[in-house]
Amino acid sequence: MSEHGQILKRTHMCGMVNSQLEGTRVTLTGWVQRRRDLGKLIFIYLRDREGFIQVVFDAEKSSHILEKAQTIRSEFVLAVAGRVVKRDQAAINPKYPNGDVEVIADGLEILSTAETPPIYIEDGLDASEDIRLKYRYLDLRRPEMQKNIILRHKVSKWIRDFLDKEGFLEIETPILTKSTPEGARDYLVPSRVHPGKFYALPQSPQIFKQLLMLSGFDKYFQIARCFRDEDLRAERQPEFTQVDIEMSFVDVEDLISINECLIADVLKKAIDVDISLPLPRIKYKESMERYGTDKPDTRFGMELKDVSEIVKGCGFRVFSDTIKSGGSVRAINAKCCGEKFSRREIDGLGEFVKTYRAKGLAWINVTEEGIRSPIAKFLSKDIIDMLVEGLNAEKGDLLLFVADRDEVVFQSLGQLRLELAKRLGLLDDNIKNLLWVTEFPLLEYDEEGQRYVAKHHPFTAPMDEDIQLLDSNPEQVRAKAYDMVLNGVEIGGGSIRIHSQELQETMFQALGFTKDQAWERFGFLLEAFTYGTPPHGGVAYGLDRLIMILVGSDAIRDVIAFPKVQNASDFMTKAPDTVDENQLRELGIMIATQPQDE
RNA sequence: GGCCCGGUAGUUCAGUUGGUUAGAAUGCCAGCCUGUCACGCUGGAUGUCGACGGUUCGAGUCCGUUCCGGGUCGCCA
Repeated sequence: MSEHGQILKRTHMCGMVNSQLEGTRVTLTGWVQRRRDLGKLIFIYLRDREGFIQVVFDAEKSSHILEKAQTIRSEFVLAVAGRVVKRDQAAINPKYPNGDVEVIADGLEILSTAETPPIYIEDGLDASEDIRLKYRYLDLRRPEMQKNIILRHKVSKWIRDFLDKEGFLEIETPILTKSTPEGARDYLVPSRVHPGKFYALPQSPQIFKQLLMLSGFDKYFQIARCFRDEDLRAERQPEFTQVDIEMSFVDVEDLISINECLIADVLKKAIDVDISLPLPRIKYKESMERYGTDKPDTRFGMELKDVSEIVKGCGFRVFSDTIKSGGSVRAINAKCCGEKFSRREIDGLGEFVKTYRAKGLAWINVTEEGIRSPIAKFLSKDIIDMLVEGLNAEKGDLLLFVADRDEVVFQSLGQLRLELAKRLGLLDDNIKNLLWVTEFPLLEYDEEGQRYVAKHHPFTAPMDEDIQLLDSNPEQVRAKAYDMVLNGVEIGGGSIRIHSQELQETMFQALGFTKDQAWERFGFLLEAFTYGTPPHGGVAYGLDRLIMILVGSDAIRDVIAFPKVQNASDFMTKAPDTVDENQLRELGIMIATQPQDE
């Protein structure tokens, strides 16, 4: 710990030292990955964000610093001066790209000592999540985390480069904004100047980017932080980053074409995958029927089949009654699972679908000896034959059925399909299936609120031919909305927006707002529409999710430097936390309930 | 708000039917060692078994409550 500042100045990054620098004098700085002390010979792997290099302290060539070198421990921060030499053939370490060279040290500064770290600073770590998050700054030293964060930087830059070249402008929008009751819960920020009033953190810059179109900024983008006060998931954080794009004078085709170029460009640069354009498209309705989801993973088959027609008159009441009451019976053919899965495992699949509100899972095992199934006794031979034929079942296959409301059937079978693929090892990470899902429904019915809500958001334009249905059959109206899906993960979504005041008012009406309510909440937008609004539309990508897939992770935490834990708090800083009473008084806020942890 | 999994040495874990002084690996500390690279050899130290309460002669183990982390359903326009 030098009191007079660092004397040795860095000339090279550790990971950049290679055989081309042979004979060069270098000064390196970094953290000690590992020390191997052979007495009069000490080896150290020095690490920085570019990689590793072996440094050698030798009793002959480094005698004046050998004693100091003996005090070095893991994670000490060093500055080392020395000469790059080629290693003897026998001493080459093939595990490192620069394992054929090393640095013979003749100068050493210990810039910082270090306690023994609570986690190993190395890849393939299986430390518990909580210790990693508590010592996030150490976890981030690990090369694979550094790689993720560095790739994130690069992807952001490539996106900026691409959009800049296409004439887009990056414009910032407010973080302190107005709460909008539609959609997710807002994070609220109290106002000192206006006691009792609150800002909201944006769930997305949606309205502002539409206003920017009105202002004539035509092609806009922003890499924008967004906030939603909802419960977390592996792929969901309360604050996340959105690549937000909006364009004027465009239709769906224009948007789709520029956006698929953008993402193909990123995939090529990031992971060297060639995406052939144009991307495949699938209509929402077809996606639901074939995959049970609006974000289909098309890397494998096992598609859903509607067998309602076959079983509607059958003796199995669960099937026939469900169809009578408006539901459906659908099935997937789990190839070879009949012979692979034990009875216990099949029962486990039944428990699995119950988490998605299905009441149960009926199954038919097509074996060498014939049909084995708990429901066989309710079904005639004809019906079983039709099911076997309709589902292209062969010996060894397992047919799995769910009967329920469509919504439940789709979700449970769609998730079951993914679960089976996981268990069967059908999810090949080397394949990148990118596609568009189009023609989303504009509205969906919210049972709890007893009204229609926007499936995308309330500014999404309906398809022209469906506008007339908005009053009579709102549920059938399709939207000019489209999602981009990568290997079953929704990485982005967009739409053409409504740009006329009349249509926007009609939309608010369909959502159950009175005219007054609509004007009260969105008056500034409705008024803006009267001053000359270009037709416009745009997209937003979940940057975190995109990076997550690019680095092959299944947790968004791995690509965010300082993520929140499951209860939305920061494990390291302990945010959110109580605040000083004076602060509350100034804000005119009284806490009704005592914090539980104080 | 519901459900599932986990919490034992710095770390990753084992711990049988409830039974004496809670173990292993690794890390750490000390000594020896000039070509190691998961260095090796010898020796050593290290525990609020998440917390609280209960059952019991006796609890890491059983029961209850609770805290923390992860996953998930609901939720997430």
